[in-house]
Amino acid sequence: MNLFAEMRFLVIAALDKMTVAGELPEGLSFDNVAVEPPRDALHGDMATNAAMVLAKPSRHKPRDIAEKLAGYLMQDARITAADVAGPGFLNLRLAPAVWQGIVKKTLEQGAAFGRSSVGAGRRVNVEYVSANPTGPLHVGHTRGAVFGDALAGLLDYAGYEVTREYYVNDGGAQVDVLARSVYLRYLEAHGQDVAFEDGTYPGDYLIPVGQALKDKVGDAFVGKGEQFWLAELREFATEAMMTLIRADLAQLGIKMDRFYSEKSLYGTGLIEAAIEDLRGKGLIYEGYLDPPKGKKPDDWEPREQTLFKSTEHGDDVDRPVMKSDGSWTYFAPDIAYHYDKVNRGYDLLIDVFGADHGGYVKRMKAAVSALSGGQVPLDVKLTQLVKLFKNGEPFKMSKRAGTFVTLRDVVDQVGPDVTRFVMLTRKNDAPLDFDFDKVLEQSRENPVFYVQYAHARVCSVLRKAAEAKIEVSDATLLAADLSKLDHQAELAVARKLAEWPRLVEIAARSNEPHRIAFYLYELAGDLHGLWNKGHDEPGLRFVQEDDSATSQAKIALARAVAVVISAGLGILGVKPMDVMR
RNA sequence: GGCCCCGUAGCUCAACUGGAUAGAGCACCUGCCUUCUAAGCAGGUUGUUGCAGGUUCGAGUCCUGCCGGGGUCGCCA
Repeated sequence: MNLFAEMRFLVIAALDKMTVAGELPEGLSFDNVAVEPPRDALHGDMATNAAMVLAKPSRHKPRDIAEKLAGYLMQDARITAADVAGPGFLNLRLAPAVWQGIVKKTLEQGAAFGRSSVGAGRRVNVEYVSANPTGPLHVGHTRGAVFGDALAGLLDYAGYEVTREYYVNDGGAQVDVLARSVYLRYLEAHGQDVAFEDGTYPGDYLIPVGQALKDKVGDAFVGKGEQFWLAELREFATEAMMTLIRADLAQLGIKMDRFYSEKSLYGTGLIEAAIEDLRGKGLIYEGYLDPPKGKKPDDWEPREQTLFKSTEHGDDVDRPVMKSDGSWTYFAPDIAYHYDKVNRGYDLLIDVFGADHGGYVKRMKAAVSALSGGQVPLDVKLTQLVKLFKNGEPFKMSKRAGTFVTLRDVVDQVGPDVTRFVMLTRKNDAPLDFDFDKVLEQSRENPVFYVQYAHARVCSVLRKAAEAKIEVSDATLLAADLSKLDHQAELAVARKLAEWPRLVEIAARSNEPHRIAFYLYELAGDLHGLWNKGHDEPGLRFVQEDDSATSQAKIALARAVAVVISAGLGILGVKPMDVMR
């Protein structure tokens, strides 16, 4: 349990005593009572809104409640001050021993300090990337990949049982286009001149695939019509593309638990079963859709389709699941896929989409709501555009022209760790500028460097201490006399550490891994700040020559910071550095 | 036109899901940096949170309506 939750229990216990003593009426709900870090550290270490929340239902003045509450709380040895402030906040100050205890706890628990039980072993499925298997991953996919992976890591850290999943769109018409594109490269490998028309993919990445096909089948398909090769090439080409994509993901350090094939849904009855499930709930009907308002396509003509009554579950219009020729729309296998996820017993589903799929969110939520009878929530996270820069010149992405910037381009230049961290320095739904030069800069402005440097700096301290013949093994630090950590600047760092478990819970509840990155940046700043204070105040330096006991206490604090940075980076899939290059 | 996201300091962005006087970095100003832990440090300036209402003890945060930017809109996924 994190320190804030512990203190909340203390506050609730005090409120219970007040109720028994008749100072509060019976039967009040304390649900809205919170204990939080104050916005301004000058106010205290923690603040509770108890008095303000309870003022109205208890018909007492907030300040009166706060005064009485303060009296009870002061009976606890951990609390050294409880002051009423503002409209009725109760500001608490905690004894140094509490913060010293946090340092010890961090060292005891290591990477597990901050692990949470908010997930309570519930099963969550995180679907991300899910790029069409028609080419290598580009920068946009990279952000979704990093975000999804960090989110999965975060939820795992917060106590969920996580499945990482990739939905492979290998069943639709775009696979035909891919197959034809490979065929052209195949002809090219046989020395023919080809032209990429009808939207076929001109990207270079298909050249080796065409060559591989030639190596495999020789000239068997040359001069033959589609009916002879299309089916085989669909298989051959998607397999080649998925091999490419898996390699791209591996380069970023992303391991999926499962690749779920859209094609595998066909012919198994699963799509039919999913639609029948909806039909049984009265949500499937034959009907006509109105044309979109404001934007009237020239070729609009009313036609009867099989529709899903998604409006019953929060969508704006009903959605077609079957084309007029009797085949499924893309939506139908998606419904079936989510039907399968629901049936696999997940307690929570998360889909990570690019922002251009925003229009798809409501219908997907409607489908899951209908299929699960409202029992399984679906949270859809959209990742916004990445704008690339280098030397002030924006990069252009054009998949059609085959000149898009790929994941590989990015990772080759800056490495997986920098790629991942930078992609998480913005909220998922905010656009992100990615500058190839700036992300490698070694300065305070670059959060990646700043956080990595903090970790490396602690490692450097440990090395320096060893040179000074000070024992700094984990066991020794754990046994250090932490009461020597009594300077306000040192306790401030310990306070920051105390926020870590709480922050993990907040980030996990909101499915926002970027909060981890921001926290690490702040924690790194606190460590650098303490280091810099040592410049003017030698007594604050971590290594105190001729006083190994004091050194060990201070180094224990530094080590604790490194432990949390390491754990946080671990969630984000970034390796901490022991030395800066 | 409908729907979704965004709008916070000159710039790039936070803000613990409704808490106190809205915070960081950059830029700018002042001082420091031959030695000590300097891929710099300390301090200072910076706001009608797009606009107008509403709910609340309390709103950047929730609701309504506008303004501006982006995305998206029936047999492509």
